[in-house]
Amino acid sequence: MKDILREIGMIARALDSISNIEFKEFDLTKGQYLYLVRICEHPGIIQEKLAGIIKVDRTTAARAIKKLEIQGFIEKRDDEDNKKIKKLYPTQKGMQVYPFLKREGEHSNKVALDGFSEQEAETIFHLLQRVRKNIEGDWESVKKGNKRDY
Amino acid sequence: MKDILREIGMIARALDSISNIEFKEFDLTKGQYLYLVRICEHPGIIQEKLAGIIKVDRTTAARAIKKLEIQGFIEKRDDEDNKKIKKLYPTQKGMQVYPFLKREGEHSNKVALDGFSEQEAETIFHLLQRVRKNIEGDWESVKKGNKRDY
DNA sequence: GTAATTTTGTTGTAAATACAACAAAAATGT
DNA sequence: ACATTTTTGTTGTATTTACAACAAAATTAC
Repeated sequence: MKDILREIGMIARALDSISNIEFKEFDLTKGQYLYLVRICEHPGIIQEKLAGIIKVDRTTAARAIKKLEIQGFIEKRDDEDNKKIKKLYPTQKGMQVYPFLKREGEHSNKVALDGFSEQEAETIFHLLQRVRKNIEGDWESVKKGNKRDY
Repeated sequence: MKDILREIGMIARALDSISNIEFKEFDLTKGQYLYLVRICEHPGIIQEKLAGIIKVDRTTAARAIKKLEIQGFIEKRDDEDNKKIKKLYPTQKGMQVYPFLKREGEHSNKVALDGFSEQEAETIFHLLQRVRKNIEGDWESVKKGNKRDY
């Protein structure tokens, strides 16, 4: 069976590396763009869900988000019904940078899919979605301390 | 155009996270498995090339490799013709863990491709290779300090 | 042949990442 | 209704990661 994991790892590290360098311009340090983009697209999302979407440790997300708040890119708001959760919203400052983050992502996407037909782009997208769904369960399980058998 | 970058990022972080947890058993800390696997498969490779293959910063690779050496998983050997480079080789200890790392990778790959036909697995592999080649140039360029226009 | 550039490797420093452990609110079970 | 478990968030600590700056060998340019 073909080893797709390494290709995925290489691509992910390369693109993440590029983004981190490019977003320094907006005073965003390593990883922060991941959270900010999602908060802009899902205003009101809570930290725990965000960590789950991004696939990063809860405590890592907590600190990244705290920093975004201190820097004024986002704000935490208490929920009326649930005293435990804190909903996350972009501030004006956050919304102002969002278009640049989006543009950069679109550019990288275009570079990544250079030479792809519409049909091929469609295909890889759907296949990747299936892969992602396939591994989500293992990730959650292993994070909780369960062991995989193999 | 479909956003494949996020899917790739999610998959990569999830699988890396799983691997890091599972390889603690062998006293491998975060990221180390990446280097060790490649050194086992490309004995004699030098640090600089390894960083390029993995797509990680040169100095990050340097420290990860130094630690692998201290722990006795690999060894650095001087080259006779070139006094600058140091070739990397797995030690017996390194070669002993390699099969476990390989097995884990194969398992994750299998999980990732669950429900895929042989043809589909083949397809995603080739499409991913093309993506990887597409972005390699940008990565090297941006790492060297060049700016992308978009 | 030698000057300029590139390659390869290292170290100082700052920051992100993740594990462990804790706390409190909420949801669930009985 | 209350006890138990799960969810959500935080903080202490150790480690990885990466940028900047440096050094030395090798390669390239002239």
